[in-house]
Amino acid sequence: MSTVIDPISRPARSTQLRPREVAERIKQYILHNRLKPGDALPTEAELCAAVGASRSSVREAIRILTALDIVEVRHGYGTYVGKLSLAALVESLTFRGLLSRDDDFRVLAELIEVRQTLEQGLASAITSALDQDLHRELSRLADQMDERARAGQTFIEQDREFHLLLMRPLGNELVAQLTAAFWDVHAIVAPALHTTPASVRETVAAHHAIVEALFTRDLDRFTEAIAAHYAPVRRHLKENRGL
Amino acid sequence: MSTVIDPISRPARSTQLRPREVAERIKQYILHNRLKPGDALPTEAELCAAVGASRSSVREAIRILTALDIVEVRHGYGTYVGKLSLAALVESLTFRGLLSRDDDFRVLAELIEVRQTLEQGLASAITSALDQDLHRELSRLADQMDERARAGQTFIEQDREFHLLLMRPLGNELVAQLTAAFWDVHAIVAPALHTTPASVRETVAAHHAIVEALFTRDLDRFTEAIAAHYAPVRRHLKENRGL
DNA sequence: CGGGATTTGTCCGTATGTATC
DNA sequence: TGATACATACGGACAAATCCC
Repeated sequence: MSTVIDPISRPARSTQLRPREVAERIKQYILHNRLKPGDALPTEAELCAAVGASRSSVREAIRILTALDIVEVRHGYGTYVGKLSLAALVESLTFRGLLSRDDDFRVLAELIEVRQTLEQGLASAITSALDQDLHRELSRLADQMDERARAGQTFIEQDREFHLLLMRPLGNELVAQLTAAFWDVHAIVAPALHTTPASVRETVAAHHAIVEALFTRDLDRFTEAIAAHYAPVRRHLKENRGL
Repeated sequence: MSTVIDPISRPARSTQLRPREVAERIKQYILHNRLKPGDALPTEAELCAAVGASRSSVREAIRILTALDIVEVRHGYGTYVGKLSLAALVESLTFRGLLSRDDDFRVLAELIEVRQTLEQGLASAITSALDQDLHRELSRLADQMDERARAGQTFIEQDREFHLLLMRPLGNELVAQLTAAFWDVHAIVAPALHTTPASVRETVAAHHAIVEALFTRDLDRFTEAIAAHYAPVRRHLKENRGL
């Protein structure tokens, strides 16, 4: 390894606590050495020596960084640079959503507005970058949802895939990951919020409408279809407002 | 405390590691007892006894939860429920941005698209909910930026406040926090990306244009002004594309 | 297939710093 | 100021997992 973490540069006191200090050093180490996800990091013992801290502190620092998916630990093997996903966002938002769930689903209502805004706001970019294969795939997913709904089954996997594919043509990794993160939070906080037969039919129809609007490249209809897609959940939220 | 964390319910081994297990227990404890930010949690010793784990494991679990701002620790006093902010999103996104900075600022470019989409997509909701006080405040901030720019000073505080106030009338806490988080990431990853005199003038003018569009409630002009606001950074990113 | 080496996981005991009363 | 309760940090010991020969 080229760059070394200089041991105990600071003289004595610091406002920062020890593990956070170490975590910062490790992040700097990754940046300075231009490591990428999957690359190996020094062992715990090496980190202790390099940074001049005990193993406990180093381990707590590693825990912080694993929570952020900045590092990844394989038991008995080594520590590596993490996937840099938005797992932390999912966990923290999910927790907030679960905490507010007993009250009024406030977080969920706000989440829906964000999801809808993103999908509607990116409509023109999506339609202009959409290719035929992708459109066929979306159509196929909508059909699958239809079939499963008629058979009384859920279709969460298809729904997740649908909304992810919708964003794919943008080539924007951040948008894709935010979409996935928000979807996951939604699914955990409201696992079965819109399961009345009428709502399910409405949701399925909305997915079909989205596909249709994409095919004709009709932005207004697309926007309407997205709004219709979230309408059932919005209605349910309003009804449970004064619980 | 009403609900107790049952000690070692699982019989033997688990695929889950100890600290993550403990972290999950602590989250469940908060949820079951309906604690809110600022409420006190059991001491480390009590948690150890309750969950049947050593201090090390409990401490590492607490570290994970502090990284997510789910718990907060006051040295020498106690541990409490955290503010449930999006600090984790800021830290993880910032790190991704810094890692990709040397290459092509990919993350920053994607971030700009998200910020612009949110602000433009929420335009109609913003204008319809905007009151006169807020409009005055936005106007004042734009003027301040103008003055500071003419004096050769930076205006990052004013810029941050401006974009936060823009979202305030929505009353959507999640949107507000996402806006703040994305702004912070942007500021850290691109601390001085658009500092040429011409770009600064352009940015200031865009803020004025946003205020103007809000005053006349002209959605098209608002959308244009937002696009103009991010234009300098986009241009700079394109120029540095093939570094 | 087995065994040894390496690395992370967990625990304990102790000393220290810090905030509250 | 002192006493108390608490989190912080360290070092050592042993267990568990993984890899390689």
